[in-house]
Amino acid sequence: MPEIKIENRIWIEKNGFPFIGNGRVTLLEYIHETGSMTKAAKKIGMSYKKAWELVKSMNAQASEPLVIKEAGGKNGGGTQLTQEGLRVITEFRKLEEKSKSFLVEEFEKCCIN
Amino acid sequence: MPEIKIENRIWIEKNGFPFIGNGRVTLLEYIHETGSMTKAAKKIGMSYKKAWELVKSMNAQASEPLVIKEAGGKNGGGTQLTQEGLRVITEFRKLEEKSKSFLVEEFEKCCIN
DNA sequence: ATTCGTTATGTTTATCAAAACATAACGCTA
DNA sequence: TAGCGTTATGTTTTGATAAACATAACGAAT
Repeated sequence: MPEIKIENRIWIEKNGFPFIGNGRVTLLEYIHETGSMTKAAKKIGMSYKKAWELVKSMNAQASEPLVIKEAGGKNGGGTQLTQEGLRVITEFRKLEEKSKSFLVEEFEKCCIN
Repeated sequence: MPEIKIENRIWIEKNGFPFIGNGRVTLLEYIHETGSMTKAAKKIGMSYKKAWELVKSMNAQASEPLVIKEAGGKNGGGTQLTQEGLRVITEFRKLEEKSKSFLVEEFEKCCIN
């Protein structure tokens, strides 16, 4: 029996440029978990450079920084999420979940198969 | 003042493979408008081969054909949508619209900026 | 001063999807 | 039979994106 399902992606743009989306939020989550961009990128399987560019983009667009980075010092430095960064994760994941369950309900009503 | 907005994409998968999405439905719409895969592809700015592959994929996965193609004959042939094809367009566009407006409402509640 | 593990950035290479190109087949018409 | 505009399909080329590689800078600790 064929498995049919509906999927969706949501993202936030600022001035037409990508600001917050699933990939970026996942990166934030791993940074929060590891305290390091290097470790987070490795866990995700993303190049450090890519992760750095994404974080740079998010911080530049946000009204206040989402992450704070330190190069050098004890343990070489590291990266921490701000309160705002944590809030963005929560809010975005909630939005994702709500829109997905709404969509699934609607999809069950209409019959495409 | 920075313009912030939320976007979304929805699509339907069958057995894990893409079945119906915005690009495919747009193609169906242009085929309906022009009566020809060649003309539809040209209008969209898509290669004929790509359009042909998408149509092949959709027809193969759907429970009944979405388009009917004829090669040769008067005017060289052409491609027509079936009733099911037309229905899929309508249903999908409705789903898109509903999920988008739901999402926009939810986004206005949460304050990411 | 040296070491260490980070962040910071530029340069090169690889990957892969899309486009471009090339032909064949089809079937009506003249 | 030749011509036409279409569908059908394989092959080659391109282009955009990500990965890989290479190096520098940073700052605390020893």
